Amino acid sequence: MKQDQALRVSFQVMTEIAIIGHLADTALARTLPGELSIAGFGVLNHFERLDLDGESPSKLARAFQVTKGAMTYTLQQLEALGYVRIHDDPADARGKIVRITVKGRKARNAGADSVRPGMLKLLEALGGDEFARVLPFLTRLRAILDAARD
Amino acid sequence: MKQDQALRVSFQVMTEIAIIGHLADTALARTLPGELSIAGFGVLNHFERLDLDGESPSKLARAFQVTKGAMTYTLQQLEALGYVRIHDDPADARGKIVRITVKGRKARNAGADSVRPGMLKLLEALGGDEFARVLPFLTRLRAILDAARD
DNA sequence: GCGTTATCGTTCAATGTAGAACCATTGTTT
DNA sequence: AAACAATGGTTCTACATTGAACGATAACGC
Repeated sequence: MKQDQALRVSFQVMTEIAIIGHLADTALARTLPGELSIAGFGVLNHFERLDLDGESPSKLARAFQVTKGAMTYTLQQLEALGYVRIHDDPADARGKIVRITVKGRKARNAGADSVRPGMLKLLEALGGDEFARVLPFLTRLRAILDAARD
Repeated sequence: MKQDQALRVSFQVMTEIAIIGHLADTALARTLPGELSIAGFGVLNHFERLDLDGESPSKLARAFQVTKGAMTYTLQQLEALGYVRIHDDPADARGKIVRITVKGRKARNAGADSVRPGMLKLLEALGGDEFARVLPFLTRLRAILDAARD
């Protein structure tokens, strides 16, 4: 039957994605310089990629699909390491504003450099075109899951 | 520069995959019937998919890219729920053999059924062809990461 | 055969996350 | 403006996973 086949394929796609995510995570954890966690690297990277000066913890939590509690934990680590500073939001007494520091920028660059060789190996093995070809699908898939998550 | 662009794209692909994996995980955790964990469902599914009668814990750990300790934990849960039974390996006094039970098969079917509606929604939104189109790439990517993980 | 090295499974401490409860503040309704 | 709902951030508990150490057994080299 046609639908059964489609279900199997899509299920397998999700399974592969889960495994790849897992493998990439542990590979990333190994290459990242010691004190920088994956979640922490993600946050620092977020600032750099979007060229942000400040962002609230709750927006960060939403951006990374993580609970507020988890983001509090990550930010506390980052602040203890001196990679971000956390100020009160003058416009909203409930809120905070997270800012990346110079040291944080350096750490994120070191992290990005540590990832580069592995990425190049992947590119060499699979070809850059292949990555470009699947990216739109993945983006759409993420958007749908994101929206479906109530 | 060309290589820079390729690096950005591939990095983004890995990022999307990580996020999708995360979203799929939490969605799966919510739909699965209460006492069945994601890891547990994965193990039960493994038996069904490959039509295995028995498998050693260490092979399961490798198949799921998980430490032996994590697999011990998962299997203890599954055994406590009566979904698998764990015997000594007669051919190797160090080893154990894990077997799925009838109850375990039922649980895995219930789990599969609970996932189905969500999968159908994805299929409807993206089209089955799209999934089929990206699967080979994902399979290769997984194989490479797998091999690279020394 | 014996010593060394590898493998199997378990245990333990540490880590990172989810989920729920909570307090303070803001926004909305009436 | 008073009541109620929603939001921002923290804390706490529970849980799944890693990494390392361990004891038992097996495999290998000589």
